[in-house]
Amino acid sequence: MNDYLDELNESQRAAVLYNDGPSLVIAGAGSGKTRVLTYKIAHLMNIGYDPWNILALTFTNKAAREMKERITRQVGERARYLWMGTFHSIFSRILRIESQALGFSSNFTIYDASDSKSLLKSIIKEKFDEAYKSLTDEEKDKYLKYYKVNLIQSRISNAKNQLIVPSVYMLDDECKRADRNDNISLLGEIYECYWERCRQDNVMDFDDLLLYTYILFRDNPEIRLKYALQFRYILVDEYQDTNCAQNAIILQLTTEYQRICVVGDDAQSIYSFRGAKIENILNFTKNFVGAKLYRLEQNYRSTQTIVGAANSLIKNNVHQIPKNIFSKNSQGDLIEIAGVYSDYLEGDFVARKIEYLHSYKKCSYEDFVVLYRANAQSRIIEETLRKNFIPYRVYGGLSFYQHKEIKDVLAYCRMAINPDDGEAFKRILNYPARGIGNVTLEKLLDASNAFGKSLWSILKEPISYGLNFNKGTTAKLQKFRELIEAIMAELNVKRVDEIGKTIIELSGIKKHLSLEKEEDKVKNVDELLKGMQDFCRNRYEEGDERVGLVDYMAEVALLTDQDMSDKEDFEKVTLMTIHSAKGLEFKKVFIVGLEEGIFPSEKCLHSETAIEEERRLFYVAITRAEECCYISYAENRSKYGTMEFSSYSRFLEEIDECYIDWPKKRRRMLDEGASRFRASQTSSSTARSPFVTRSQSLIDRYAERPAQPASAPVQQEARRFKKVSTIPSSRPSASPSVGGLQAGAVIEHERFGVGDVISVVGTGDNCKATVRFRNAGEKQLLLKFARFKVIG
DNA sequence: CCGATACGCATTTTT
DNA sequence: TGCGTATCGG
Repeated sequence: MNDYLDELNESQRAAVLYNDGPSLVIAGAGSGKTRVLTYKIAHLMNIGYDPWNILALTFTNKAAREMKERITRQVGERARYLWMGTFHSIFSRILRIESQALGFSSNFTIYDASDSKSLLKSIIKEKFDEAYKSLTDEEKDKYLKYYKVNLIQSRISNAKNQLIVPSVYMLDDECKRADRNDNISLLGEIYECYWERCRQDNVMDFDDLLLYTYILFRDNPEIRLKYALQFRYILVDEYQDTNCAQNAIILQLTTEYQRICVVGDDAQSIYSFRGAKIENILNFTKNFVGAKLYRLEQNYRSTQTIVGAANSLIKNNVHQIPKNIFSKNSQGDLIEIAGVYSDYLEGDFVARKIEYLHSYKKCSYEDFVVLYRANAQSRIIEETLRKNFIPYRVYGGLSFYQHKEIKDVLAYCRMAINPDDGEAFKRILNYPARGIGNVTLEKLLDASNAFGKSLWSILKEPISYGLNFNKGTTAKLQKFRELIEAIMAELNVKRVDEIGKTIIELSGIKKHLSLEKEEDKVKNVDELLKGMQDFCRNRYEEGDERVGLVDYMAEVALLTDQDMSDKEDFEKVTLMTIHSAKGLEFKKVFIVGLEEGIFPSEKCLHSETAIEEERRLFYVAITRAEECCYISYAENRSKYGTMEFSSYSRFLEEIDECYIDWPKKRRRMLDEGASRFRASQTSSSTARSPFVTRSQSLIDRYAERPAQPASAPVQQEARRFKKVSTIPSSRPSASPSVGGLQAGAVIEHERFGVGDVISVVGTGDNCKATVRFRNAGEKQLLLKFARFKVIG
């Protein structure tokens, strides 16, 4: 029974066996963190803890799922009764049970970031007009320009993470001062309005799930005690990423037993922009008196070179828990640095290297990952990989659940569950088009604001709220109401996927999509319905007979693309940001764009804590590698980015020379870059936006010249090649393919006749295909304008 | 209600 | 650069 302990090394075993009080497990990269967590939970169950007395919190559904599977393998079906899941899913579960205490009802729905953004947008407008009634339009515009939704949203999110509710926010001097500084003094009122609107509509956003849990426990001692006594042992994964609210809730739940084990790695704390507080892990042993500290220092993932290089980098951080990560694997190759002339050559470097290792060293494509700082940097890499026929997939595009058609269907689900959900209402009131225009919606919105009632309540009895619609509109609204009520009637009667079917048929979505010939969208909706079916089947198998749409939506609202099962996506090179690579491992790692000043370097380097986080980010990138790491930079970047001396180059310099294979030129470039950067630091005026391309100087030079209208022949040409096919803006998931046009396809072009597609490169407006026409030779087509159809 | 056009804006994002 | 959105005219 105890044989699982033999599979652990000494420090892992010690961490698993200590269960008498709080403990902190510092788990270096690749040190078997998940193994410790799963074995520990299995161990707890073996020594007498019942599964429902154990709470295990993770940040991703994926982590929770994987851990559950592994524990099931150890202890069998009992694992099902563990309280294991993401912070958000576990807390939403508690909130649904205890919603009454907070003035919510248990069927509350969850706003994702775009829902709350859209709500905030309308609130900003409203509050602004209200406060500045007397101003002229020009003056209004002057003040309004400071109210950027993204900024407002992040401020409110920060406040919530810090447990600051609107009433406190409005009285807080520091908040007020900061807002006045940024010319957004109305923020407090906007926050309050947003807060009230969410309550009125019975919805919570992601931050609310944490904040309301905290409030629930704070204001209801008996409820807090109930859970604190139930969760006799609490485990937290990735503790370095917890924010204020999460930490506070953990403290609330552990006051009685103090049986808590948190696992994490301070060296991998890279989410401060989302509110994560590295202090939570650094100060754990102070916050939990008598906490034991365990260090997992043996790295099983990487070569000694990788580990050594990573160590030599991270030792420059002051704020960290000292540790000595080591590897007993082979020495391995040096980290290779490639300096190339341009961004495209950087792509070439990656492609050639991959092709070489694939063809001659028998590496599989899935052994490779290309990491970059920001998603926008993937484009050129994608282009060159496509040109070289190297299959790849990009993480971080538009998530499945963010697609319009999916959100539309889910909005119907949300309305059926919680008809007061305002954003869902706005989304579907006239989708598919049923002749209810903006004017009608505006009237409903005004009444909703005036009476503090949800849109649905207004819709149900418009006359009592002073709305007199004409006959036609009244009939249309009535029909919409009947539609929603018809779906509601099925809620507790039918299976989830059956309700899904009802929705797309009754609402007319199905008809609408097939009429529009939106094949991709139809496919996505089908996929969603299949997901519903799978959900039901899984729950039935677990013996949950009464699973309904409410349960489905509760789960789906907290799902992301990363949770989608990867279907037949083998043998592909992976492209992703460093952030999304955390927790993953690859044999060969490329880190590209090292010179990139993708975000203003002054912003990155302005504070010691910011520098340390960037250093940790680079640390994360390097430690993804099992075997080797290739780092590249381009001296010229033709389309995007500036030639600032990058923040990363400085980190590269910090890595001990003995781990790096330097090209000779590199030294010089770094030195020049460094002096250029220092110079720009002293003269403040040289700070440039990172989004200005190099050709900006040319544009500036000709800026004086009045704009010339396009010549007649050019206009004519443009008209003739009117856009016929839209290339999707998001990156295609499969390669080599853009907007459904693949290399190898046969097309018929209006002018050139039949031809074979050799390659397709670019995204968005910039997609170009190289086509070899049977009668006209090889041509480059700008897909945006090309008139053609695919015939094979 | 659509399409064409113009304009502004822009890290990282586990939920 | 290239995307989302606002705006206008048909």
